[in-house]
Amino acid sequence: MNIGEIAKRVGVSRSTVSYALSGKRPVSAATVRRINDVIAELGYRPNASARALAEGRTRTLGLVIPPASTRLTDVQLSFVASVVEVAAAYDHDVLLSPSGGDHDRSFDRVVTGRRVDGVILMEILLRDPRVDRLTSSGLPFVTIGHVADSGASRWVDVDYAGLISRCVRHLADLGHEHVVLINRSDELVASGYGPAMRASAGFLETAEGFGMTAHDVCCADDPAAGLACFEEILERRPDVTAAVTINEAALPGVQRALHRAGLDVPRDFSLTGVIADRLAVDFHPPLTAADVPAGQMAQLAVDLLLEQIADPSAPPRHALLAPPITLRSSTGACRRS
Amino acid sequence: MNIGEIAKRVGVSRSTVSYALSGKRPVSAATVRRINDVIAELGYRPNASARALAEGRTRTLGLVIPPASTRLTDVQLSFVASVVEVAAAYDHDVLLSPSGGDHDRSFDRVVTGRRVDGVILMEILLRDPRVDRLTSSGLPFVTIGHVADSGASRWVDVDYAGLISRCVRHLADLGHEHVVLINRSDELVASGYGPAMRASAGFLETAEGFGMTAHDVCCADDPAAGLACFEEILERRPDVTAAVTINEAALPGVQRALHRAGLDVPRDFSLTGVIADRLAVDFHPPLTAADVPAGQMAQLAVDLLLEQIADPSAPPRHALLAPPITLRSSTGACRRS
DNA sequence: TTGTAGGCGTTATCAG
DNA sequence: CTGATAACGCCTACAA
Repeated sequence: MNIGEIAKRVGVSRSTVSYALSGKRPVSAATVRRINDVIAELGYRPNASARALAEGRTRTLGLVIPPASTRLTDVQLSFVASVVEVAAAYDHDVLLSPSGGDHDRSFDRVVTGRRVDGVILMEILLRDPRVDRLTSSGLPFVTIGHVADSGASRWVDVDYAGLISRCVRHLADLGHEHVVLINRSDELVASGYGPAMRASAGFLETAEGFGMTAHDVCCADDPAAGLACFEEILERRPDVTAAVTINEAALPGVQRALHRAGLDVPRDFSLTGVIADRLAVDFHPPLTAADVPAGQMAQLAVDLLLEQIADPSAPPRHALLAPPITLRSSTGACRRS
Repeated sequence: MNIGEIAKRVGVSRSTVSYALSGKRPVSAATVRRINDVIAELGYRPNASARALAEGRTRTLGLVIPPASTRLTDVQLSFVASVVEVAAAYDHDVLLSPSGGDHDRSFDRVVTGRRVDGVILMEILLRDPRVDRLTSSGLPFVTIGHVADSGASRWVDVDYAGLISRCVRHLADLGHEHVVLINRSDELVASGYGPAMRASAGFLETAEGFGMTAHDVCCADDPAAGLACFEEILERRPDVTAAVTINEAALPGVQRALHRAGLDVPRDFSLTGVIADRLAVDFHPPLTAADVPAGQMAQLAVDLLLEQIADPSAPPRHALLAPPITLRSSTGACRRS
């Protein structure tokens, strides 16, 4: 079933059918109706590949996700779902590419096969080879997260440094003097993962500014690691009275460690950080924390990308989001001297 | 940069370049090398749309996911990640379509636009209009989950009825007489969601067979609902000494309710069901439960789909998985008469 | 308001 | 072993 078949049945030329469909030139109302009737009757739908070939665009966006072997976190998955949803609202489809490292068949296909009009990249490292490849490929792209040298690129990110800094200040105001940052995993830090690096920098800098004792510890993305990590902190740094974290997956373990140690939050220990609202409100007690607004970030990312696709010469834009730190019940005055 | 450009530079015809790339007919070693050199030099990659148009296939699979508004559960997201990964291993890409209900632009595009060679559908209802549409479209597809009348279709599913039945039997053996099933949400049950319906049927039937008192309660997919739901059970059905569940998202709330009520597991209360290993081992204490092997299911689904794409006339196959119920520490003898 | 014809980049069928 | 050339299905000047 193709456009020629429709044209033949209606008794017009293929271009008339095409124009009737696209509306790019006037077609008499009568013809349009007959065409629509036949289309409905035969159940015709234009062939996407042919259209893409002729138009030079696919109406498809690429989304590069971490490989499944690296268990996807909750936030990452929210991004995926939201990006797909937002794209759908603009009548665009999303092609997924699970690409971790450097050269990768899937990433290759997406980038060089003209299968997509643009790419969204997530989980950005401070120095990220994928960004370099995309840049030199000329394909429009935006990143969720941003590289260190991000001047000429499009991105949307959460201001981890700033938010963590504000968390530390909050703890300082409450009288805490010994604090710890529960960061993401060793591997992520070693690879230069943006949020981990920036959270760490903001944490250490601000804590130092307030004359606090600050420890920065890595923790794998799962409850068991959270438990182990927190118990080690309690044992080796007994002075610590408050923790800041960006590691959502570790939270259930932290919760258990707190409970095992008989520590009441916030009376004996304060806890805060950058944590998706959904998880923050389910914690016991609810966490004072800044949200990771995945939906909003996805919307912005798609907008920026479509904007660049529509006008590749448009100046690069970006958005550094600083969601409010919502005061809940997990931070309180320091009770120890 | 297209194949003609390469041909011109090398001084051969376009078909020779094409065949050198595909290997579908012999090309002299010397020309192959010259072609490869030029390709490497100019960074040529075939245009996917043109190839799809000429070949009549896209090397792309469609994956229909629930819309983001329905927060995706952990298991669903594992499926997505795994399907993408498996497809990538077969050099196929995955196009996502967030489609909830019936007629839906995105679903439409994927099904009728020849954008994909086949479709994987998840979150199947006992009677599912999407399955009907796909069936009549003639597009190859496989479902993760299966409709009530699934004779002629390809699917892979977990045997919820059988597994839940075995869980109940296990509880009966331990002397429990009053049991409850913590099912998925009201809405899901009302819409005829396969796992919820089959779990319920298997539960009630088996419990009745053992002469047990059985209650089947719905619970939304989040910790808060799990907490509320479980507290209501404790209050209104004080006889109940064991619960079976397929609702993973509610587990943290159940955990808290148990703790609040001062109930020790498994001494005072037993808990089991169909729960992804990852969550089962993190529960306190680790749960006696059957895994949901998302990775394996994804692998099977992709295999079945590619098989059908390769040979549309092949007889329908399916796989009903019954993973073992791993005995951990959450079930024990009933202490109450 | 409509028709004709060329092009998008590949693959594949004929010939040589 | 290699070259022409016709599809694949759609879009869009250019003409009428």
